[in-house]
Amino acid sequence: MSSKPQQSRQATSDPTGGPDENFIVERIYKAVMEQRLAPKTKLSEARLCETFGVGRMRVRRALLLLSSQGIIELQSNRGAYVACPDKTEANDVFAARMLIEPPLVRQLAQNPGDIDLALLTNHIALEDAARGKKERTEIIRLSGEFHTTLAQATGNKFISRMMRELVTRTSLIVGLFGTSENASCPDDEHSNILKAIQSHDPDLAEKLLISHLNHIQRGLDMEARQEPQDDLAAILGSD
Amino acid sequence: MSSKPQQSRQATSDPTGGPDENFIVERIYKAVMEQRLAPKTKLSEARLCETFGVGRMRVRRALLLLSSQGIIELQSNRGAYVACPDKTEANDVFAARMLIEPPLVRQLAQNPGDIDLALLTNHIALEDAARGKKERTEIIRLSGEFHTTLAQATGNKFISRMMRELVTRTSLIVGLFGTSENASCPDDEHSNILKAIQSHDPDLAEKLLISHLNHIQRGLDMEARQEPQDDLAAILGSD
DNA sequence: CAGTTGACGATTGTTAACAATCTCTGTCAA
DNA sequence: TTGACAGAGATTGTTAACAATCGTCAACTG
Repeated sequence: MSSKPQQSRQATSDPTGGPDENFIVERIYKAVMEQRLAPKTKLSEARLCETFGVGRMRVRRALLLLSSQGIIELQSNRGAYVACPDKTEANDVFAARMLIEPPLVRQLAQNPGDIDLALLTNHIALEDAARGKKERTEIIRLSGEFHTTLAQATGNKFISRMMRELVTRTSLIVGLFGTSENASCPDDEHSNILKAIQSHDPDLAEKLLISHLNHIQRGLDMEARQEPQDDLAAILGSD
Repeated sequence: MSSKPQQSRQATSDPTGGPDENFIVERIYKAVMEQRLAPKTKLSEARLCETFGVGRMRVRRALLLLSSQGIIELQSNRGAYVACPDKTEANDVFAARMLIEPPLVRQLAQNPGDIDLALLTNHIALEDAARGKKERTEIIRLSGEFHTTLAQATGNKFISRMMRELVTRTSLIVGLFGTSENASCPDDEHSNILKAIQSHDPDLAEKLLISHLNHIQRGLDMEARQEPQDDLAAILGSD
């Protein structure tokens, strides 16, 4: 430890020098999910290099991956900016979720044998704990990730990846258009959906989920706008 | 023309030097969709550089993007290989498609006003034309892309992207496990699905699509395997 | 004073050389 | 004959310097 005086970072794979690109991607993903990174925020290469202590190559690879996931937008010769969904994209995201999630929860409630219920019960426990401790950013992130966990419970990695992308995008949308306190989902709706799944009641689960998604969408004000941030080190450096 | 003697390549953006990474991605995507690039085929950087006439940087960016789409797999210090789905992944892909596509065609049949029917009718015409001319690779690609076009008809870019990824993966799977002649979908099933959509008959459209997907999946032999290729220039160089 | 033009600084894109790793081949010994 | 080992060659990963582009700001002109 004493040989590395001022390096508190811990990477996923740190044989030669610093964290790898997946670590950077995860950090930025997490910051977006917790709505600490606002849309339009500029992610300059130099800034990220010193924040993560890596060369430009790693940063550029991470940015390319993030842009392929739609989390950031790469503008030629201008840099990388956190994606800023417009009204149309917001509608598309919710339309896509309305298409996928109802059959998804139906399937979860119908095939109790094939799915990983522990993943879901554990997640609900985490949500409750975060709410108890009033950890705002944690609550926001877990609230979105519940839906990703629904997908993960199927054990199907393609469904998981699709949901993750849609949920991330939703987080940006809620950050942009969300009205004050509805940044996170209402307290018990997730838990009720899980209960319906556990009761093998596809109709109820689907109905609860649809009204839950409608609830989120209704809480948006398509006129509101947030301002971009600038203190990247503080945002991305924290755990 | 005469100033460029031996350069027949035409790039999407060729101001400084050669095609950009999206062009390379599209070429490889197309080759995979036409089953000219078999799973496990090695895509070496040097080979791609001379094939497309670009520097390593462009190629590496293209490979990273392709790997993020699951089309290829990057092995550390070993290179890039065309993805080789196993039995589990094959099942996941079909499960995901069974989850998404039925509600998708339902929606297409229900909301005739919001969707782009011309896209679909045009695609069916292309399929027929290719079949008439017996252009095997074209038939295979269009046969897969019909399902992508279904998604595009919604005008929702998230749904389109998800379907594109699933269809590409399906192409690899069919190439690996497909039994001889069922590489492409049966001639008229696509056209029948389109007719059901045009008739605003969600139930029929869904039923036809489900049996169509089952048809494809039943045509797979999970034991068969194909061999990797080696003549990249010939495969990727052609139009 | 308004608008335009030019140069400077900052940031991104590209290239080429270097380092690290892996594969293949040939040799040697059991 | 088979196995392990070592070295050469080839391929990928990384770095740093260079080139190109963009935004800003000051000076200039009408």
